[in-house]
Formats: sequence, structure tokens, C-alpha cells
Amino acid sequence: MSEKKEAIKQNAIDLFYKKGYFATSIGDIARPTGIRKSSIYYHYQNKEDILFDILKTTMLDLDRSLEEHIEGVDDPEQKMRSAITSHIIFHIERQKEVIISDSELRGLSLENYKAITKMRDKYEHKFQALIKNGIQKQVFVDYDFKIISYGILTMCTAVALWFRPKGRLPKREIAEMYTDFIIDGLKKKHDRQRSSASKKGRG
Amino acid sequence: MSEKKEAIKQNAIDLFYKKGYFATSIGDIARPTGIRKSSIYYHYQNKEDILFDILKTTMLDLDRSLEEHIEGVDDPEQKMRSAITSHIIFHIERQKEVIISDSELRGLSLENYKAITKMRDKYEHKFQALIKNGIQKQVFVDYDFKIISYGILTMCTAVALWFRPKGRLPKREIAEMYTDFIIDGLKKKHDRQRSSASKKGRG
DNA sequence: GTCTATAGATGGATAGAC
DNA sequence: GTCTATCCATCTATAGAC
Repeated sequence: MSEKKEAIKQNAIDLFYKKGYFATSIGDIARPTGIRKSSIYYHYQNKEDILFDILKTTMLDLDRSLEEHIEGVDDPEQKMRSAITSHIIFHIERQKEVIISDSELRGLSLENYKAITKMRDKYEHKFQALIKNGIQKQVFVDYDFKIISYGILTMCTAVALWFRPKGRLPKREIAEMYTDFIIDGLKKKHDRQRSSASKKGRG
Repeated sequence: MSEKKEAIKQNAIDLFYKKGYFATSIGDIARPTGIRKSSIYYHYQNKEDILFDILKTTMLDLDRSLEEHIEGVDDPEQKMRSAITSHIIFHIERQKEVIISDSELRGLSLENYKAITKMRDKYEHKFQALIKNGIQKQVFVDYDFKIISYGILTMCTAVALWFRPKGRLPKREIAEMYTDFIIDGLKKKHDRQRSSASKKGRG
């Protein structure tokens, strides 16, 4: 990808994050790039094409981060810890892009929408497999693994919404706190059981 | 509020939820209401006014639900349980409106934006007070109560994003599962401590 | 309270010169 | 690869009749 195209993409990320996709015009993107709006069309087919480029790259990088973090880890608890850490750190470091990914899917055509949600679903399934594995190995409480995976992922995804680079706590500490909280909620305690009567007798 | 105005509001909710605020035109809202787009302006000053009406009502109702749920409950754990239940059930029953509330704040002028975020902040502070109280009474682990409150709230807020009325589990069961998970993660265990070395020595 | 008609502005996208 | 110029569609909002 050419340097100019990269610049357009980065300016689009800044603007889609700050103003939203629909409220950002091609002219808005062209201005900080130092070119006229018509020149954008030399690099991208249309406005949606820019959005799609951002979303696709983000999903690919997110997935790669997960794979790198869990590679070679066998213990179910440690593997889940690594996965959560990867997710949180990525959502802090790529704050703008993941917020766009979570809020601007409506800007995509049906075809592109399907492509992105397919990637997202595959990513989510990897998390669900980790939880399912922990439950089967009797390390985790037998929650409904799909429902609980939504909760865990969204809780970590939302870090991107409130994290401030100059905030009180460093990213590693936030990632550790959330990982502790989640693993503590997931782990089976051998001296006691869940207090609620809603516990399921699956498996 | 007149019946016609209510109808306009409800159609706006449906459309803002499905297409987004910026992608919805005044004409789109007028059509299912059975009037022409110019007639909308008899009931509302402008497009933003409709959005603001929706957001304000939603925040007021959300806050009232919380107050009703925790009223008269004294035990810190039970109070937190009631608060979480209120939040989840509301986000399931008012799915469309809360999703609009979480994604369309950019459609507001600065003044209206401040009014809504002020209400939201007050609501969040009530949750933080519950967690803080539980920590002080030594019922909850001494996590950073602000950071952990973000995680808890967003995890429950996100239920609105994936919940399907005809889905596998009824709303009460989902609320119970999440409440168990969160309380379990929050509660102090008298026979063991957090495994991580990151535990803070505040208080 | 709703209508028709239209002002007034903006934005995505293309044509064609350089 | 970038420019100027422009087409065309769309949208918010208002004016004024009924």
C-alpha cells in the first residue's frame, strides 16, 4: 500500500473515530491528507472501500494477536489468561480502530458486512472453545459457555471506550485486573459451589 | 405527549435502531407514521429533538428502575445483585432504546450531549458507590472500584447487543447467570486470596 | 395538524485537463 | 496522481395554503 494511501487511511481512522463514518465526508478525509476530495478516488473506489479496508485490517491483526498469545500454551487457565490479555491490550493499543469496528458496521454493503462478521464470529468461536475446554477439563464452572463468552468479550472490548492513554492506570495493570476478575469468576472452587439454584446439569 | 407524537417517537426508535440516526431521514420517520415529512416539525423542533427525547426518556426510566430495585435493600451483596438485575432486565426489555443511547450520542449538540452524559455519569456513580460500599464492608475484594465498575456495567449493557427475544434462554435466566458470575468475581473468599501479585493495599 | 412546494446546503462520485 | 468543475441525489427545514 502506497504511503499516500496509508495517510488517507490513518486520517479516515481519526475522523471515523471522532465524528463517525456517516458524519465524515470525503472532503473531511482529503483535507488533512493535503489533497482534493476527487483525488481520494484514485486510491479508493468509494467511501465504503475505506471503511472496509480499516475493518478488515483490524480484524486480521486482532486474530493474529490472539494466535500469537495462545500459541504453545496448553494449560486451560493459562491459555484463557493469555487470550484475555491479548484482547484487552489490543483494544487499548488499537483503540480508535476497534471502536470503529464495533460501531460502524452499518456503513457496509451486505457483502462486506458478511465478510467482517464472519471474521468476527470465527474470532469469538476461538474464545468459546477455550471456555468450553476449561469446563470440560473441570477447571471452569459449567456456565453456558456461549452466554458467558459474550459477557467476557464485551467487558474487555469496552475497555477501548473508557481507556485514556494518560489515565491513572497503565494498560498492563488494567489487563491484569480484568484477567484476575474473569478467571476468578470462571474457576471452579473445590471447597464450595455456586450459591444460586440456577446451576445447570449439563455434560 | 400526544398519540401522534408517541407514534413518531416509536417509529424513530425502530429506525434509529435499525439504520442508525444519521442514515435515517425525517421522511423515513414520517412514512410509517402516515404523514408527510414537513408535518414532523409540528411535533418536534428538529431531528435532534427526536433523538434527545428518546435518550432522555431512556435514561430517566433506567435510573428509576435502579432506584426501585435497590430501595429498602441493605445487605451489600443483595443490593449489588438487585442493581445488576435491574440493569440487565432493563437492557433486554428496552433493547432498541439502550442501543441508540450507547451509539448515537454524536447526533447531539454539545448542550444536549452534556445533559445526557451527566445523567449517565450519575447513574454509573450509583453503581460505583455500591461496589465501594461492598469493599469497605469487606464483602468484596478490593479491586479498583471505578475500573471494575466499567467492566461490570459494560458486560451487562452489552446484553442488549446479542439478546434475541426468541433465543434459547429466557431473560431471567441470563440475568441470574451474569449476576452469579459477577458477584462470584467480586466476593471475598475467606479461605483464599487473589492469585495475582497485583493486589493493591488501599484502604 | 397536515398538506404542497421549495429553499438552501451538502455530499458522493465522475469527466477530463495537466 | 492530482487538479478544477460539475452533475445529481438527498436531506433538513421553512413558507404558506387549507
